[in-house]
Amino acid sequence: MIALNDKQIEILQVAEKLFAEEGFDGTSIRDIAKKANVNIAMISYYFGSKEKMLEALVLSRISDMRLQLESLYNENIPPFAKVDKMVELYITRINKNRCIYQILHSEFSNKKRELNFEGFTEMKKSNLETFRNIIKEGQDSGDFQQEINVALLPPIIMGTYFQFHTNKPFYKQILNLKTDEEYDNYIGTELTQHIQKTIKALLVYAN
Amino acid sequence: MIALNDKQIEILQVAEKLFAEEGFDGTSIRDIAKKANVNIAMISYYFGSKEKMLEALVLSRISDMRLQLESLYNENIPPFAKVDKMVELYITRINKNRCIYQILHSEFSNKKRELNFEGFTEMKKSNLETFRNIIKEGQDSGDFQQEINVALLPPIIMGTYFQFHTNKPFYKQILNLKTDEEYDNYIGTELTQHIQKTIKALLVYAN
Amino acid sequence: MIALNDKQIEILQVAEKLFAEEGFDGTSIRDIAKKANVNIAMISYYFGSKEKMLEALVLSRISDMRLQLESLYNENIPPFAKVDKMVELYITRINKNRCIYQILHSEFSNKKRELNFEGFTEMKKSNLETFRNIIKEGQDSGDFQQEINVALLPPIIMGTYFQFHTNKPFYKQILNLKTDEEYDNYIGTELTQHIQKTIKALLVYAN
Amino acid sequence: MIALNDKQIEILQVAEKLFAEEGFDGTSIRDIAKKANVNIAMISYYFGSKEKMLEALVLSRISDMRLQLESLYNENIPPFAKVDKMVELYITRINKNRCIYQILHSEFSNKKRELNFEGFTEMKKSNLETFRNIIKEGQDSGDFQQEINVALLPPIIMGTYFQFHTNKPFYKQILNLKTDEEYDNYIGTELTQHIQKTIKALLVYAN
DNA sequence: GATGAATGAGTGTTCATTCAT
DNA sequence: AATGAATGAACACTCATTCAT
Repeated sequence: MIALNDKQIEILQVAEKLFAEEGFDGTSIRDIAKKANVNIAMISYYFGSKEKMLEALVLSRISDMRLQLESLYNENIPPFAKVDKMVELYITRINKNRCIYQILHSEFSNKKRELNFEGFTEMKKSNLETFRNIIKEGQDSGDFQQEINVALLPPIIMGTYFQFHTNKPFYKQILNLKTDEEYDNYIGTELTQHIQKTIKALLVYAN
Repeated sequence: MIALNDKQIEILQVAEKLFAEEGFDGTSIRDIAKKANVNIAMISYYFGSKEKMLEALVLSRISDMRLQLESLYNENIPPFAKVDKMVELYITRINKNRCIYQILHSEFSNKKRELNFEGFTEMKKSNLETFRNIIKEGQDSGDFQQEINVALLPPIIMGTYFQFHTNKPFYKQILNLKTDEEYDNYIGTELTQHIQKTIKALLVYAN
Repeated sequence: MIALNDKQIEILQVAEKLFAEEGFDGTSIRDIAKKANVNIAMISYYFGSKEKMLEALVLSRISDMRLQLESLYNENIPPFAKVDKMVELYITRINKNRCIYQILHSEFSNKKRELNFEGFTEMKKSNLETFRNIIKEGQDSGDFQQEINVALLPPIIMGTYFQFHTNKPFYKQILNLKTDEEYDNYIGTELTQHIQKTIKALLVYAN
Repeated sequence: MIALNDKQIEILQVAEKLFAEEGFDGTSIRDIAKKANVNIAMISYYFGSKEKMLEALVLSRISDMRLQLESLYNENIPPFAKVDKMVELYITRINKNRCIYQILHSEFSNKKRELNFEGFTEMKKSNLETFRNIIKEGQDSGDFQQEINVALLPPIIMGTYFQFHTNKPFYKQILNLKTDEEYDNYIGTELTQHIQKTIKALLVYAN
């Protein structure tokens, strides 16, 4: 990866926000240039094209998104506590990188656009592997049951979070969350606990 | 809601597919008109504008999406079986209306576009209410625990499904699903069971 | 060929002039649209693209350029007179379609742009064939010599004309042609006679 | 004229080729800079502007194009042989400087761009004068006829060559010239002889 | 002397929409 | 009711050129 200068970083920050809010097609490089206070031509000049800017954006954010699961794995705490911290780590991380996740969601899910950064897939595989090890610990200690499809656990965590967030207006209403602060607070407390409980329940559930 | 003629229905079908595949901004009315074999001007003529066509599309699909939870609620089967069927109903429904859910996801989540069809919110509230009743049955029978935040259950079901689907290429790879048929089959069997188990585990889990 | 409406014809007329004067790359569709008093988008709407408009232009002009050599061939006049008329026909025709010839010259000679309208090549072949027949008559009557490379005669006629015209300022100066009228008159008289003489000289020349 | 350094010379060589191939407007200074391995800003820096670079190019090439007609004039050979050598000299020279002639043709013929280098006109006048003298010799010796418009002879030579070259694909086809080598060889032999014959025929032709 | 960064005007094209019929 | 023609704004991108270093 090539080092980015200040202007490029600022452009990507603006782009990240706009792409997340308006979508890739819904955001024009004029909007980005105007918000970033740079000339329109700079986008092509810096990144080659709008498309390549998206790639640069995703690429530059992927490292930030990498979960610090390894260090968590090495912590010497009980399996349940470890799972709790892991879920919390997931939520915190996703919540912090909400924008880029939104973009990855929107632009690379069903659309023709392809996201074949090996880095991204590798990251997911790596995270999954550490996840597997953490679960294995709990299984070895007898805390967790044996029949667990670990690959399907991240979708529970991330999916629940996103589905909640996607329906933000709905949940703000029925949960009586008046401000965005209350909403964010709910995510950090109730929702996180809900997901933690869900995962733990599944880990001990014997059909 | 105004009754739609055959042409309008065909247009919406084409639009639904294209919006889901390419996004709203990524789809031009020319594409839609060409695929639907109608004049370009027809879209504006029939629906007023591209935006209003999206509204008409969502509106016309909402009734299709309505879950038949009520009849399920009235079935006389054990709570666990009822929850299993409910999850299956969710998955089947979402999977069938994948396109429109994709659109709702992409276009109405973070974007400026607002989805304040009262019908949509009402539907969710109604579904949630029936959901609540079904859970209540299990709680009353002593099968489920008492502390359950029912409002956060649908996000588990739908979120897990969507998160899985969003990462379709990834999961096809690591689960060794060679064809789309195998993939769809996995959703109908393993993934559905996984979600069923998750929900049930949570319903009986006592922290 | 598709029939062109009035607006399209007008656009092509404007384009013909501008392309000849400024070159294809030197002419913007905005210039054309402005001069033809149509919206910019009409060019793409009518012709698909700027490039395709050039094709349409050339195509529509090719039929006009076709020489009426056949009828000349059938005239019952002496070989020399026939050659004279033929040269005159060439000059008149090229002079009339100066613009499009200029374009064909500039855009399709060395540039990457390819002119593989079979119609154009066929026209040249057809003209060449008739040319051959007319020469044959003179050879059969004993007026012309036998060793004539007919294929190289058109380049003499057209080339001399174009080379003269390319150096219009130079020749206006040294031939003391003060106005464009005088210049055009010179082409119709002196230059035409010069070329006629050249061709006839070659036809009787025995090395 | 300012002396050019190595970089400038290289730039002009690249520019010459590209201008001939793609036209002036069709060639960007980026293309030139990239091919010449220099910074984009160098072109403006060295030559002032793209336009002025074209002028510099033409100017630097004009001396190369100057025919060595004077020395030929002084050779002591029969008039016909002298004319033959003169034509050959023309063709060889033009063929060697094909690129720059192509540019002069395309960019300075009908376009707004003006080529009023006095040097260019002077060169043509000078060449014409020598041409006149050579013809005069033949007329004085009684070999050539008296009524010759010498000013119209160069257009025959150059025009025939260019018209042939402009229709290179056409002539390669009908003359069955398979390779560019065969084509170039044809120019040096058949076409040259054809033009020589044409000129000589005209010089002795009495109407 | 030489250059990477930056600019604003310009390119061809596509857009959703409207209009006359 | 339905449509081909037409519009003006917007699009991503490239241009020749300038400027600070």
